[in-house]
Amino acid sequence: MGSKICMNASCQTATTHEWKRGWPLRSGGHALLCYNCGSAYEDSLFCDTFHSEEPGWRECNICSKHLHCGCIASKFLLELMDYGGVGCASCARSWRLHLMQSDENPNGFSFLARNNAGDSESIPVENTVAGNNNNEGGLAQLCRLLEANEPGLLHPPKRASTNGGLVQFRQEEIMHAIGDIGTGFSNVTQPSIGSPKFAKPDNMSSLLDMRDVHSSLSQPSLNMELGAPSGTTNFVTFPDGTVEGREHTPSSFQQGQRSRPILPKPSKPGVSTSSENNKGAASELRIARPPAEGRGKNQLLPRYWPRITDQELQQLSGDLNSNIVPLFEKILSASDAGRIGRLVLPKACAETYFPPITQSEGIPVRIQDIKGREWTFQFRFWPNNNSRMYVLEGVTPCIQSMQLKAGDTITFSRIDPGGKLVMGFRRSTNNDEDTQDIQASGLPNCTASGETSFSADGDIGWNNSENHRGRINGDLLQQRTVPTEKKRTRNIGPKSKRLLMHSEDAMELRLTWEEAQELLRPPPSMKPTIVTIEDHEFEEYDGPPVFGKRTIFTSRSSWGKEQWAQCDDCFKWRKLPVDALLPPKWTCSENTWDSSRLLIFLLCFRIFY
DNA sequence: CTATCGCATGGTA
DNA sequence: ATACCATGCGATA
Repeated sequence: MGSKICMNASCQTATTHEWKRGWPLRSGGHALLCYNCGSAYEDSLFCDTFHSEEPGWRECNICSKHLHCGCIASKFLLELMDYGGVGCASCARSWRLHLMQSDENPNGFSFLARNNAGDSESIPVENTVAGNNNNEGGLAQLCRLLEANEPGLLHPPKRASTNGGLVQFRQEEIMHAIGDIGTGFSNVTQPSIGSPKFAKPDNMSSLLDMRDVHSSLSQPSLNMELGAPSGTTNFVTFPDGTVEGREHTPSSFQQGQRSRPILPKPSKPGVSTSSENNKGAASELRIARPPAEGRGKNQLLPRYWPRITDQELQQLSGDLNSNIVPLFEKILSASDAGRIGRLVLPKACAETYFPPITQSEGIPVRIQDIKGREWTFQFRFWPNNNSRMYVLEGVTPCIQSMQLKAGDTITFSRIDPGGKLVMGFRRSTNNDEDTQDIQASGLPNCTASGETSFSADGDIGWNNSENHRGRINGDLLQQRTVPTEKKRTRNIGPKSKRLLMHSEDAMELRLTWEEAQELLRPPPSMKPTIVTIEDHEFEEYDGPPVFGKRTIFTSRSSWGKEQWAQCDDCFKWRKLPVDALLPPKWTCSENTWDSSRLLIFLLCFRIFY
């Protein structure tokens, strides 16, 4: 380095009477700052000083202090909160302390363990929870939140579009991918897009979708969700204060430019549609999170991880003045929702969150629903293949009360302190014709989708049976909730269930992870620092990647590897150097590399197809 | 005959 | 292969 320059990009002065040390650099050493900037950094004023005009400000979830996310300068000032959002360092610390204190009884919730094991009939007890003076409003809130957590349902037409939407990644895959990152960046693979098929115009529809999300995707707030911002080590901090995920190096997120999958690799992003305003939108991402006690020996399958959104959880915890610990959830099977009244509990969940039982007949447990009613179920098991199969018996009244059907999701959470178990639910997003038929016939005055409908006072969809002032009689309710087994089986039968889930996924997905990866570009006008890790050179940027234009790569023996991009003006395909990086909008007039071989690819494409 | 109980079976990950 | 779990099915009330 020749002459010294202040590394505050908005300063860059070369003259100062004293140089100061700034943030640690991944390449070693510390940022060099002029006296003023360095002093600001020391006083933790650096964000205001360095980034006051930049986007990416978020509020601390607790004290609402503004925090600038996604920049290296601010990384030590904020932490990702347990269930999303960010908190300033001091708030996050006290939050963790609070959680550790409230998590001393990690497994306990209030069980009824009387000797009435024979009573497997569910008896709703209205607001009889001892010590549960949690306000009704809070429970209604829980009700509302748990019910509401398919935001797309509220705006069905928007599901097809990505306007204002955010990419929704599946946390379990993110978590897996963190492992990838943590293992020496072994996940650096080139998307194999060698087939001209990929360039079929039909396949470009996803690109259209993608264009719509460029703006939101390139916001730092999103980056907070995709991967921890630079330097954050607690990607997922659990209520017990432990940290899940690997040490997240300051640049692991930023190293990937071009099309390298450097982000955690959620392969099935969907689109959240409720983010009318982008502020706070990140916390609305429905992300499955491994519950704190669901790890280790009884590792829960990701499919059972609770998917309550950050926003819901934060709001809920605040409103209840309690710590809501989402435990697990399950998509109701036909037999779960059927008339038999037995809800099969995933073994790991049962053994982790329910009291240990030695006798097959089990014990009665009390679980509060989101209306505050308390139900008693028989928690028991059947011997099965040298193992156990856990069930909750007597759930029919509860299932009917909530008008749940196969495919809906039932959620189990715990209220701390107190350990009270609470059930919530989420309606299926899948409304195939059969289902709609059932709902329509069963609830003639329900909306066609039968989904959540909010009223101003917070009533929610599943209270419709009451809101409809008795227009739904028992028979109708029965039709709605317990259609004939045959029909139910046909809707979501054993053969078609996974297919159903796939189609559900398909509804949510608007672009694949690989597609998103291809669009990542280094931040413009930002020079990388070259870092060598295990003999691999990585480019490190101090800013998050942005989304650039999608290109495709071809590999032909005679030509070598090539990159092609479609002009946004004439829509013709242009050949580019392999390492060329394009902005989101690009026209061939900017093609300074090769203007002589236009349309070759397109011709080949037409010949082949 | 029907509903329920308890276990067995087989598909899936 | 193995574990899990959705559901089938015979026994029983």
